[in-house]
Amino acid sequence: MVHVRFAPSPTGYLHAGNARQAVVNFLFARAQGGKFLLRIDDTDAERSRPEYQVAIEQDLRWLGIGWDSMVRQSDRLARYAEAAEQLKATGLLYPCFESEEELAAKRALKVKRKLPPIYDRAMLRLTPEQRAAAEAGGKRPYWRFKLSDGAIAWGDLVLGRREVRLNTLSDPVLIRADGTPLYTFTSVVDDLDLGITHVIRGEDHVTNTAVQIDLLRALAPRAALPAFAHLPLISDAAGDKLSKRAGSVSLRTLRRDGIEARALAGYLARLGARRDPEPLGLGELAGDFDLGDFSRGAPRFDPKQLLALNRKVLHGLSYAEVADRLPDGAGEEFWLAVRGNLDLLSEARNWWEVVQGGIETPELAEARDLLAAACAALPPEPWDEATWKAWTMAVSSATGARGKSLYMPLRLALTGESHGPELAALLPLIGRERAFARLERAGG
RNA sequence: GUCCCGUUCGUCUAGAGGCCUAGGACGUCGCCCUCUCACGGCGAUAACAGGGGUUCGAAUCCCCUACGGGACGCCA
Repeated sequence: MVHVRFAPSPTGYLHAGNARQAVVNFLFARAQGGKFLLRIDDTDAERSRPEYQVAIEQDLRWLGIGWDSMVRQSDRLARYAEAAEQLKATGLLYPCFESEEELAAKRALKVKRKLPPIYDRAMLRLTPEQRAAAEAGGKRPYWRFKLSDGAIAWGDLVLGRREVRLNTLSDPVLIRADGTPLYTFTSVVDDLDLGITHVIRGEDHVTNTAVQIDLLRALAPRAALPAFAHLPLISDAAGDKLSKRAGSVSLRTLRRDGIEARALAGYLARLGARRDPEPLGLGELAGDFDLGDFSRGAPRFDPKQLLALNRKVLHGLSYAEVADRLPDGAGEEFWLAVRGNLDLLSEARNWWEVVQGGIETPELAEARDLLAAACAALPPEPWDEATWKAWTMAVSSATGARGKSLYMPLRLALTGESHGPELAALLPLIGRERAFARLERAGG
């Protein structure tokens, strides 16, 4: 069975780029009838924060994503230590003693000489005496994995066939000097233990994939390799890397700005893919989800297109779906009257103000006679959708006004706005008392 | 700096040698509907990065250049 995982590190809020990985993994699992695992990559104790983990879980739920199981890497430290011992026993994990400053200097030198800044494996050539000396000096080693010779190739489900020559890479550090394991290592151990069949992640991991395949073979020579799919990273409208401006596209910001979860999920599921965005929920999106639909170029996150989709989602939302997010007292009639005019749900609150609250009534001196006649012609309640037509006909025959010169002053006086939902629907919600007062005030 | 990948309308994309006078979606603009805006309907606008090849024929294949993305961490 298909098992995928989404592995955020709790070092910040989820942003559109992360969320896209989550959405894609989730849809793939759903489409394949598989399982979706949430893995919290919190091995970097310096930067990981419990509150971010909570926030990530909230944001995923908001998006409509649930997980079949969840693991936290900080709970699996013993298992990583065990796997590290296994590698040490085979000699593939070797201790290193350079300081971070030394390593940085070595890298800088290589770059200066126009060489790729690759680790020189100096510590692999350490004699036992030298090693003993280093340890005696109080230095605690960090540990590197000795990469194989040759190249690693795989058929990437998005990028196509990829090949990475291992001699172009540094032997990866798997264990820090403080003994804690690093991502490259924990990820492989977890994928192995948890039976991950498809690793779907960002393009920034392609070289990691070569390393991790090599590592995986060292750890479990007989285990089946997972399939890999790397999605190009999204950039923002200016072409900058999304994570650099995470604040502007964090899910929390988008949600606060009134973007519907369904719109965001739908947009992210189709961004950079051959299918057009549609106002569908994740369940429907999963129906024809295909990793092969994604292009190999990096797409841009376009807020304008997200907003257009948000509008479509809103237009199709039933009252039941939004009732708990509408202002107190706003009923189904109100929702049906205004939803077609909304870009963002937050705007509904403004219309509720217009309908039920106080508005600034403009002065319309030149329409004084019309407004006076309108006041006089206001029928007694109860009002319904037909009231508007009957009333405006009466005003028209009393004053001779027609078309725009009739309707626009009424719209302005009643709502304070020149644009908005149909007045036939709004008028009964405004009610006779408020309508009368507004018309009277606008007429001076 | 080195290595890998990419480049089609403003944006997301279709396109795997003749089906392309380059298709769709969103945006924009116009018309219709209409009290306004929106919705809806109809229509328009707009692109093969540049230069060389290969070929009867190239958006599609090859090379170079430019631009963009990614990688090169005791981050993930």
